[in-house]
Order: sequence, then C-alpha cells, then structure tokens
Amino acid sequence: MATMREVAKKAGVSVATVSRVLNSNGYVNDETRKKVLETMDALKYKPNNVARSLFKKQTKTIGLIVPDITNPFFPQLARAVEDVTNEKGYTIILGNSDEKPEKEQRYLDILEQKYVDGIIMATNTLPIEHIKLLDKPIVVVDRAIHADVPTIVVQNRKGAKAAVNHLKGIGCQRIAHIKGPEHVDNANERCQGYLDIVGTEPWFTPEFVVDGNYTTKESYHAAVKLLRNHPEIDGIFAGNDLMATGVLKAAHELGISIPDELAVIGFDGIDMCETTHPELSTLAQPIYQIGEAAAELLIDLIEKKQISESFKEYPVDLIIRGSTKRT
Amino acid sequence: MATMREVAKKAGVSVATVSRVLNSNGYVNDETRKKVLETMDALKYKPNNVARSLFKKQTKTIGLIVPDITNPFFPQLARAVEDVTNEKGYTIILGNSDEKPEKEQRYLDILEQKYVDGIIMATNTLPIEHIKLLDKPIVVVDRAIHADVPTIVVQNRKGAKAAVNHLKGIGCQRIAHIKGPEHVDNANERCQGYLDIVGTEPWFTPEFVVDGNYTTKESYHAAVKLLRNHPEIDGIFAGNDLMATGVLKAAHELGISIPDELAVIGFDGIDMCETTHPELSTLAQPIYQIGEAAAELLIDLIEKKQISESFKEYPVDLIIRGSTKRT
DNA sequence: TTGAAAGCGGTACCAT
DNA sequence: ATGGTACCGCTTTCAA
Repeated sequence: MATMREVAKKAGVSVATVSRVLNSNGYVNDETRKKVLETMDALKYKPNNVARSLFKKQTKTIGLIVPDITNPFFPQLARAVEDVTNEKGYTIILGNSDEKPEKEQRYLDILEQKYVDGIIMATNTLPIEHIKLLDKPIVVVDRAIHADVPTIVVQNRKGAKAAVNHLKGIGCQRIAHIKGPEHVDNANERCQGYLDIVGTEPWFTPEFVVDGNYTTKESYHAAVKLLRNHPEIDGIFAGNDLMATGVLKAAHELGISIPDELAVIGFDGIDMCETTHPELSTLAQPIYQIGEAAAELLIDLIEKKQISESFKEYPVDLIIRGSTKRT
Repeated sequence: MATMREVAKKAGVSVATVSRVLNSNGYVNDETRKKVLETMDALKYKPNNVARSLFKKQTKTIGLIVPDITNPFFPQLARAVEDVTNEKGYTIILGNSDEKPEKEQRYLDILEQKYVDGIIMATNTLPIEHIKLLDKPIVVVDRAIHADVPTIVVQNRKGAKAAVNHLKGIGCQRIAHIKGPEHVDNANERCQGYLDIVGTEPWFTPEFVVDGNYTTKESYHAAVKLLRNHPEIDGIFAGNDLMATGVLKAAHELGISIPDELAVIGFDGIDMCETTHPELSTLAQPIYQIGEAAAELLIDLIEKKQISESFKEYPVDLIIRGSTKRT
C-alpha cells in the first residue's frame, strides 16, 4: 500500500499538499491538485485510516453490543443502526454478550481500546458505575438501566396491559403469562403490566406466571406443562414473540385450537409473527425506529450536537392477528 | 485516558520499559515491573490500540459482509464467526450489502482503509478482479465465486436433488420449485438440482419454476398464483426456508392441507423451521459450522499458517418434519 | 536491565 | 499556494 509520502515524492510536492488535496481543505493550486490526484490514482493510494484515527482521536466506528444477534429482534435493530450510521460514514463493530456481565465488560474494554467513537448497547446486567466510567458516548436500548444514561426503550408495562386487556376483551377468562428472564428489566415490566390487570382477579394464582426465558423452546415446555395442569386457561400473554410461538407449538401438540380455545399474544413484533399459523397477535415495537433513534442520538452525542431528549420511550402497537381473532 | 508516557513518567522509567512490561517481552526487573504495573493501575492505563495498530499493521479486526443481517441465515453465521474470532482476540465489523455491488465495493474499500486483518464475505455480485485487488486475506461463504478465492459452501445441487427425491419418495407427482434471485449462485444451483430430477419428466413445464426472491412475501404471492393455476401441484421445493414458509402461508390461505395435499420442503435449516405448523422439512446447512470453518480458515490465512484446504463444501442434511410427513 | 530515538502514516500549525 | 515539521501513542532496534 502506497503512503502519502510516496505520493508526495512522486508528485514532487510535500506531504502537506497531498494531505490538503486529500481532505480538500486549505489552498492548493488547480495544477498541483490535478497532478497529486493523478499520482494518487497511479499509485492506487488509499489513506490509512488507522494513522488518521491516531491523530484525530476518532475512528468513525461505533460499537453495538447485543445479547445475541441470533435473537430475531436484534438483527432488525442492528440493521437500522447500520443504515443510519453508515450513512454518516460510521462503521459498526458487533458484539454478543449473552447477557453475561463479564462479556459485556470485556467488550466495553475492547471497544474503549479500539477507540470507537461511541457505543450502543442492549443490556442491563452491568453495574451502572462501569458504564459511567466510560468516557465515551453511550446509548442504551431495549432496557433502561439508569436515568443518567441516554436510553431508547418502549412502554413495556403499558403495552403488556394492552395485551392482557385485549385478551380480556375477546372473552378470555383465565389468562396466564409466560415470563422472560428474571434479570431482564423489560421482562419484569411486561410481567408487571400483566399483574396490573389480572393480579387481583379472584381466579388469579401465581402458578399462572411461568418462566420461558425469552426462548421458543423453554416457553414451549413451560406452556405444555401449564396447559396440562390448567386446562381452564384460555388466554396466554407471552413476554415476547419467540415465546409466543412456543405456546403455539404447545397448543398444536395438545390439540388445543387457537384462537378459539386458547388465544395467544406476544410482544415485540418480529417478522416471524406473520409466518406462524395462525398469525401471531403482538404488541409491536417500532424496532427499526428504535435502532434509528438510538443511532441518531449516539451520533448527536458524538458530534456534541444539542440533544433535545436523552430518554425516549416509544409506544407499542397492538397488532391483532389470527391468534386472538375470535369469530 | 492516560498514555504510556504518563505512566512512564509517574513510574520514573522510560516508555520503552512500560512497553516491555505491557507486552511482557524483553528483560525487565521484577521490582520495576511491579512499580510499572502499579502505576498503570493507579492511572487506569489502557493501551491505545489505534497507535499499536499503526505500528504493527494489524488491527485484530475482521470485516464480515453479508447481504442482509435481517435474513435469519446470517445472524447464525455471524454468531459463529464472532464466537471463533473473538476467542482469538479479534473483533468483527459488520456490513450489509443488500447484494448490491456498489455497496460491497464500498465496504471493501472502507475495510481496507481501516486496515482490517481479513474479510469474510457472502456475495457473488462482485467481479472477481476487485476481490483479487485486495491484498488482504478473504474468505467467501455461502456462494462460490472463483476457484482462486478461499471458499466455504454447501452442496447446493446435491441437496436440492435430495429434496426433490424426497418429495417424489413420499408420492408427489407434480413438483414445483420456488426459486431464489437470478443473480445468486446458490439459488441457481438449487434450481439446477431440481431440474436434474424433474426437468425431463413428461409433466414438467417451465411454469413450475417461479421466482420467490428468497423472501417470504414474494414466495407467498408466487405460490398463491402458482397453486391457483396449477391445482395439480402436490409438492413444492422452495429454494430456502423463508420462501417455504411463504408457501405454507399460501396453502393455509387456499385451504390446501399440508402435507397431504401439498408437501413442502425448504433449504437452509434456519431455526424458524421448527416454529411453523406443521414444522418445515428442509435441507439443513450446518450454518454454525460454516461460520466456524470460515472464521478458522480466515484466521489461518491471516496468521499465515499452513492451509490444508481452501475450498470446503459441506454436505446438507435432509431433515424430515411435518410438512412432508405423510401418513 | 534500561533508555533514547526513529519510525508507523497521517494532520495541521507556522513559515515562507 | 506550498513546504517543513512537530506530534498522535506505541513498538522496537541500538547503545549504554
């Protein structure tokens, strides 16, 4: 790879001049510029961004840490982040944390050493102090961890209430909840929303809340057990769509018809909702928008622009599909 | 952020010494080392990887370019790549190309300027010369583009044949194919495999091959039309699982029962196969393994290790599930 | 065992 | 309009 010095030498100018034409700032004679440009071409010169970053102290790179890119929620988010940041010349480093604080911390350290310009992170297992130690802009998505940290989330509790109310509205009498992981805030909030609505009903029992760990498989097993023990259950609100598909599977297997015997609703609004049969009702998060908003906020933070609001809570949207559409 | 100079100064040694303890090479007195280590701690010193990269000419970063991370095949692949490379101290930059040559080329340029150590790429729209111009290790996955480029793929044609033979085996008499994008090699190979088996059957007509562009939605529309025009079709081989779910939807909507009236099989083996109802038969690629193999190959290339084989073609695995399980 | 100093490939200030 | 040069933070000879 040719360096600036080589270009300068061959073109018979100084590196300063080459730098000027490269960045088109400062004065440079048209003749000279032309010659330099030609030499760059001839030498197939490409600027070395590492050197540039060293001086400028900015890498035009941002870190994106998600629990697991394999969970369909996150690719959509990542895509939005990439689209927005890429547009502005940034590139993203992707990391999976598996919700493990050590992995998160490790990535944070690495990203810091790589001098990324900012970080977008979906987590809440990490102590807030560690995040504050970072002297880089950071935006947290999906899970609010602290008022001081710029955050993009959705109205989990409100959405959960809407979900359960919808189930009640179509006539469900016994509504159960498949809950996400204990240590994940949004799982607890959604569970809380569920409890807000049915927690005081005479029929309610804590047995109606079972753990599905945000995965299809665990939800499936939990649902089979639940539905066997409690055939009276006629509505299930799953903490996310992945778990809702697990419920669908369980119902199919037990010969329970959906939505008539059992209505099912999820949360998230991932693409998969439309590929199940029946299609899955859900509380759709504006996933792409969240990613966009996070990316835009982060870039504003990086570029030290005026920040209008560093905490955004998006509403979620009740989407009624076959799994809760009774005739 | 503290720099090496600050550490050196505070510890009363030279930067060279600090560098030595940092990289544990060269001689350094135990006393001195201890003092340096302490000062590093006190100053919360973290080495600046940009500076280090500039000198070493390696960034411990690799680029991963996929068509669209939103397509469920790629997160699984990305995850494998991340797991393997991260283990060896690398970090990944993710890029979406949308199968557009300009975007691919743009990313290649950016990655080159960022001095990534190597690139893994799923594409075949890019002219081979452009790839060869790159003086960095590169591994191509999912789509073979040229014998000279290290590649990890699967036996598409063979797998497609197995899929169609399976359909025939369960008694399908009229088998159609939903095809992926024209410009994607593996889509053509799978189509070719289909034609190998049924192309010469007396009933075969080109109308039985329709385009689904590897997406659920387009496949759905194509399938609806196809099944309306040709009610005699009793088996469909879709070029990927996403399109197969589109077929499932179409069949449900048209009141065609699966698998008895219509058997459906996909290709890829993404997780989603198990969440549909009935579950989707498929030719499963060892997606995670492919990612691992690509990552390992790339790292060997980067570290200039002996390469045993630079072209690997994995077999695919016929997984029979409800969508082709006739009683 | 330690330090001085020359880079790595750019940027930007200060002269001219 | 152009050139000389110090410097970004680290690594690695070469001497001492």
